Amino acid sequence: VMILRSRFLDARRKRRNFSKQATEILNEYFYSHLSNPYPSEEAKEELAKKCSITVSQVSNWFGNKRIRYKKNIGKFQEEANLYAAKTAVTAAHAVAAAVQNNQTNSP
Amino acid sequence: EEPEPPGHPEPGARAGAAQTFEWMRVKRNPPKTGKTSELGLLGPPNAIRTNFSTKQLTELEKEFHFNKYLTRARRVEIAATLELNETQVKIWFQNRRMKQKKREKEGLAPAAARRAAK
DNA sequence: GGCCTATGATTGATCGGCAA
DNA sequence: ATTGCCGATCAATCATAGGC
Repeated sequence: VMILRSRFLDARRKRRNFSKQATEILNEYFYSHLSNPYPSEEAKEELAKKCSITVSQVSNWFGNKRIRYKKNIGKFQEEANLYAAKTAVTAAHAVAAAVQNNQTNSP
Repeated sequence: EEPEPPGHPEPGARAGAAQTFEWMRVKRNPPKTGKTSELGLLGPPNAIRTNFSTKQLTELEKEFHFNKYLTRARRVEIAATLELNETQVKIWFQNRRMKQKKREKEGLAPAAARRAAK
């Protein structure tokens, strides 16, 4: 049994969870793109840099997230609302800033 | 950077509740690798993920080091030896090449990461 | 320590696109 | 028209981390 499992040192064994902060960034992206949570290669690189993880890890994260999310949407409802509200506030600020900027320099 | 036309507000969707987008409905067709060799031709075609034995993986790995790409002849030979169909051998090599590429990439990333380390 | 859920990684196989 | 490869993804599973 052990022999079968000792598949030449599966990297899986020394797994470490991502930082709380990294998970925050990934979730923010995921829920703010819930209609199409498929980051481009460039977006993955950017996320990887912000999260201090590799692009492959970003891909793994999204792959797992998508599958697990659709497997049980209900279980993620709370989390979804949490991030939806968070991004909504961010968007509101952005709009407010835009309006402000618009009034300042009106052609 | 924000295509949202095909919005599908499910009939039962409520305010605050997330919609069910297309990607959530995607279903993959079951594997057809099972082959109908074992059973004459009745019963559900094996639609299960194959678990390669250590022996098979060892042989495939050995062959991969010899050649990253297979010729038709070699593929037939290996498939017969390992009791796998040609498609499985073909796919294994395809996945193995991708894995190799991924490792090379990850192997060089750290070097550049240190330089660009913030 | 045992047990259960959460989560990152691995991998056989599929999907769409492209080339020979 | 058929077939292989690539790149991305899926889906099931593995093995550990974390919580009780």
